[in-house]
Amino acid sequence: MKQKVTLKQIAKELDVSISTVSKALKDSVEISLDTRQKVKAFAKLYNYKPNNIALSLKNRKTKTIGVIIPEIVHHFFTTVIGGVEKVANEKGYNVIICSSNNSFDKEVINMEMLASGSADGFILSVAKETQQKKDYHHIEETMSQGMPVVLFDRIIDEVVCDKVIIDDAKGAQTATNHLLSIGCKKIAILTTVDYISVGKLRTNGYLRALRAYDIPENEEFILKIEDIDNCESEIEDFLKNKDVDAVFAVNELFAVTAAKVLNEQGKKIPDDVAIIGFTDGILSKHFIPSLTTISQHGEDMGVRAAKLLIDKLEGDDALTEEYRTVIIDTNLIHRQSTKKTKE
Amino acid sequence: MKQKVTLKQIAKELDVSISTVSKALKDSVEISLDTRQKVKAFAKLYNYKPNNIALSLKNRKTKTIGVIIPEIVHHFFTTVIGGVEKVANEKGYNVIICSSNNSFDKEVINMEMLASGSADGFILSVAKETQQKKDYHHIEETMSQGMPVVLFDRIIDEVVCDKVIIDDAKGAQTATNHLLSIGCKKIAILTTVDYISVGKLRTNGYLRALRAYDIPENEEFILKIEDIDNCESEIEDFLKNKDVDAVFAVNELFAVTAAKVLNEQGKKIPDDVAIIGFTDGILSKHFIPSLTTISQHGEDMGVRAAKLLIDKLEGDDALTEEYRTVIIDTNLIHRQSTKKTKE
DNA sequence: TTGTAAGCGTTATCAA
DNA sequence: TTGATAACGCTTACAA
Repeated sequence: MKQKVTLKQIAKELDVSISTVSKALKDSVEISLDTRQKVKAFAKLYNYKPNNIALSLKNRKTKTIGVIIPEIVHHFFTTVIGGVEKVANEKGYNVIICSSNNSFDKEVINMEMLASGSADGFILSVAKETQQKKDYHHIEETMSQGMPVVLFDRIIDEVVCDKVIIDDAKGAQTATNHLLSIGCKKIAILTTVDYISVGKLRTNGYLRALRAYDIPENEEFILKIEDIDNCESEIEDFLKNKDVDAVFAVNELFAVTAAKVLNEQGKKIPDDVAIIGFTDGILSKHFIPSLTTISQHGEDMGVRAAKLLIDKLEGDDALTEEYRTVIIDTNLIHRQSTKKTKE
Repeated sequence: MKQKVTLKQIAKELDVSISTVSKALKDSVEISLDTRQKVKAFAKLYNYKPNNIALSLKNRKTKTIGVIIPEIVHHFFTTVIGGVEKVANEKGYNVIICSSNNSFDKEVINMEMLASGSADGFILSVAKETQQKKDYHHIEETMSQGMPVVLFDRIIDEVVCDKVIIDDAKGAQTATNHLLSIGCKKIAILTTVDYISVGKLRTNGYLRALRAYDIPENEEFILKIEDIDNCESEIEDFLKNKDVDAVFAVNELFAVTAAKVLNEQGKKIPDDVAIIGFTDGILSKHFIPSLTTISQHGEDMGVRAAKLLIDKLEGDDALTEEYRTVIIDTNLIHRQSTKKTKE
């Protein structure tokens, strides 16, 4: 089992100095053509690759971006990562992905680990628990140590940094408006508990849309779900014997589960009940009937977040104190679950 | 904007030597209790964290595992990552995830990048293009440089290393047998082109099951799909006017697409046509009807792969030349798409 | 044209 | 009990 070859070894073999080898490999004119060629041939033969760790230490930058997301098994976040990787690769950056699993502790650990040498900056969507605890010291600390942070999707208002978000309230309003425009009047919302920022904003958008249509807010039509992964029984109870003609769900899972529950209750979608979701993932697309949804453009978010971060990383220090918030447009994707055939 | 604090700075502030600080922070008995406390208090105050990069350089290991997968937007792979992370975190390893996007070049680039200092070993599922090209030099090279590699799912027989796979053929056989056992006779298979190892194996399992039931192989019932993401029209054409009573699909997307197409053709699932898929992802679970499927236990695969790798990483060199292949059990998850109600 | 030496942040060995 | 020094692999002034 060979070891990785270093400059030192090449230098010894060729009986020159380390710096000669280093310069030769960089095609420095300081070194004679002859030596250069000799060194390069040798390096190639032994498959020399500069050691990134040593370079990072020397340059005091790692050329890698740390991405921390609440859940890796989640289509939306993976599309964001796709966008980040695209930009990062173009600009010669590496991407390290860690998931917090929605745990505050794991988020802190991951961040500190990457912050202590592995990443130059962060792209982060905070864990559910972090939003609940309102403890952001790890983020503040990271920034105060000179590492820029870009927050996306699940952001924190109190933290001053670059941000990439969608207008959640507006998206929800668009969704609700669409339901209203096709004649729905009894519109239920399946949303999350309020401490999840995006859930709350979407709830607000829904309410705003109703108000604009002079429809009174009805507590009975609002279900705030805490445990996202076990939402079925809650949704079932909520929807049981409820006279609704539309459901707006703030994520795919709620939307699909609602469809399933309504199905079992003998309701037809979209004729009896129209459904509209949030996040354009594979579930919405492949479900029968396919689900109308608000697209969040995850990849775009990733692209913008990466650009913001790299700008900070490579920008003049002068610009450093300027923080931007990029708002990505959402749009309605019309599918079968809101196509009324009768009426 | 503060900079990260180093031993050197602490040493200067406290007017002691760097090595004293280093030892004090490690609670070395060499250092007086007094100094130890003073140093530790100061380090805490300034939030000192040892620089991982420097440690990596010194120890010549990074304590991180590189994971390279064909696609990050893919539920199965993310579950595997979940398993890897679990073990890695327990054992004090960091996980870096890169996606090859099914591109050979990107796989090579990612691997070389991580290999040159960022990771101690690899967990890898090869890109489609790599399987097609049969060029494995990057993997061989990485191993010859002393970095262990564990291949999973899409493995390469020719490469000698640790592997974690499922018995794809057996899983497919189980699936097909199940269809046969509920009375299906005209079973179509939606599979991938042969150069994708898992696709081929699953096709073989399907054929083997048919043979055991003395059902002749029928070319007409086999569809080999090249472009996985645009399978709909192909599946539609294939299924059009075809008299089948069951479909076995080698992945979720094919299964769901088949269901959709059959639906549009007025066929009822499972009564007219039963469907069984492969990979227990969210699509199968939430589809209506829910899809019977072969579970690949992605998380388990990740767990085993990580264990194999860490064993190699931490094992005695004596064990180094021993390679293991772990076969993860698959099992059939019964759902609605194969529950015949009439007959 | 080539080589020496310092430095990136740490730890370990040895000397004081 | 503390400190100087070398080393990990690399780059880069500066000296030869």
